[in-house]
Amino acid sequence: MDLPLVAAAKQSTPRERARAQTVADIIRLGRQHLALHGAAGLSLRAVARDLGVVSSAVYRYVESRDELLTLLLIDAYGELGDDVDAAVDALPEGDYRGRFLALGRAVRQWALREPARYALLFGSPVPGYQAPAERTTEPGTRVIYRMVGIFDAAYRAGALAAEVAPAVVVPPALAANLAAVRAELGVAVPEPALARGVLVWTSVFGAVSFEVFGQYGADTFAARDELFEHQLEVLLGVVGL
Amino acid sequence: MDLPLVAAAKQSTPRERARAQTVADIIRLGRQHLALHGAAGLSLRAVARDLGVVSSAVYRYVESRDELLTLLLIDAYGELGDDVDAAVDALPEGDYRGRFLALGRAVRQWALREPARYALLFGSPVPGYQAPAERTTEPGTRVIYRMVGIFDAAYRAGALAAEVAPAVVVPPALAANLAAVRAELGVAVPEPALARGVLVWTSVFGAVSFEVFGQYGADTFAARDELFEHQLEVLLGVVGL
DNA sequence: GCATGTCAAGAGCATTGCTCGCATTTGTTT
DNA sequence: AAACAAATGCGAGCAATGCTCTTGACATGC
Repeated sequence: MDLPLVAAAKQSTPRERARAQTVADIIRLGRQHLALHGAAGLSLRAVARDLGVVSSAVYRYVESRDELLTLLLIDAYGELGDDVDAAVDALPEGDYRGRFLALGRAVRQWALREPARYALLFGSPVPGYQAPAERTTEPGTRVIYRMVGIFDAAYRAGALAAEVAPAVVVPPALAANLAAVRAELGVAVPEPALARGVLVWTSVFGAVSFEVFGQYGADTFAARDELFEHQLEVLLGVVGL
Repeated sequence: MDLPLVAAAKQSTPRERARAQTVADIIRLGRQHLALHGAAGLSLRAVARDLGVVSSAVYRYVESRDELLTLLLIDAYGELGDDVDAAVDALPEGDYRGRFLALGRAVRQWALREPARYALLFGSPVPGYQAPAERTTEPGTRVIYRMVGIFDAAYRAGALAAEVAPAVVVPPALAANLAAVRAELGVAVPEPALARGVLVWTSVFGAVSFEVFGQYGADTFAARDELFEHQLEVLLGVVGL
């Protein structure tokens, strides 16, 4: 039990370094198998084969198949978060629209490049697997936090429309939830805009999921880039940016 | 090969009736297992056990595990389509907003009631499984066709706003795709509104997927009914209804 | 140099999808 | 009613899977 795993980089004895390297190799191979066969087809035995080791040996490094899934989950959230951060940071802080577009494009690009990993993060839950919240919540909230940050900065700068027509009332129970979010994240955006932000959030991922999961059909939408760009533009209007 | 399957209801000899009944039982049991263990955990052997029959016997009725998945896919699309149709038809033809809301609610209700089947339809593709388009396209397009029908009826009645602020240009390549859709479905809705309709479509399912797949986190949004209602209201504004 | 702890190996258990040969049931036809 | 042929069920078997446990080899650090 209590495997050091990837966290063992400090004060590295040769053993720990070798171990960390092996775990990293396992994650890398797991990523490949994930891409080829999906989360359900992820096989520790196959990873062991590729690692050139007998199947039982990998259990020295990874507690179980679920543990490997968790590692891959964190790994994928991290890479997506890094991509999004890089794309957003490439634009000036005051370019709120540009930053939102960059965020959306970065999510889509990563999803199209890594469909299996995207499916692991945002697709159907893997049956029988429950991600350990204490390890996945932080990396899993990076993108939405980043998006809310853009909206918040725009609001504070007066760049976010106060009212978007048609006005839609926010029911009290929802307003209470949103107030809690506001307090937790320390953002200034008022509830109505925050509520619209939630819709924008779900819509961006809805659009990406439809494309990645093949819901559009084979040849209905050939102009997928343009479709997504258009969707982002409309969503900008929805939130009042 | 060439199993008659469920199609054998006409001119029923006793054999064919018994066979159809057995296939129906297999689908019913498959549905239960799907709900309990997910698509990846769907096991023909387990179905055989529940059917009180040896594992190899089910192959007399269902070609393979993938074939059973296809049957369950069609079954689920059918039920969702029926639910949506019933909900929409319960409102007068001219109540376009009400019909759209009813459609959205029906999708969400069905998804929450049948999360595993919803995941099969709209979640990550099952790895190694490709749905046979010639059997699943028709049932799989019922909901979106119904939604487009509502928009089209509203447009023809002059109830759909011609322009929704802020105006977003539809790039030519996308416009061409949309024109093809218009022609194929025989709808009158102009391209800009149709494009917004696509976003609304993806957004509805994006919102439902987030909720069903647990992307919202455990306790951030307690007022989920209100959240979804709000999202539908905003989406009505997006499409100009 | 030796005790300690780490590691890989291999056998084993229960599970899966699927195939095949053989027996039995069942509906129809003579 | 008897005979036939098709449909059906059975059970063994193959190649996988995840995971456990025991055994023996090895390296580390005192």
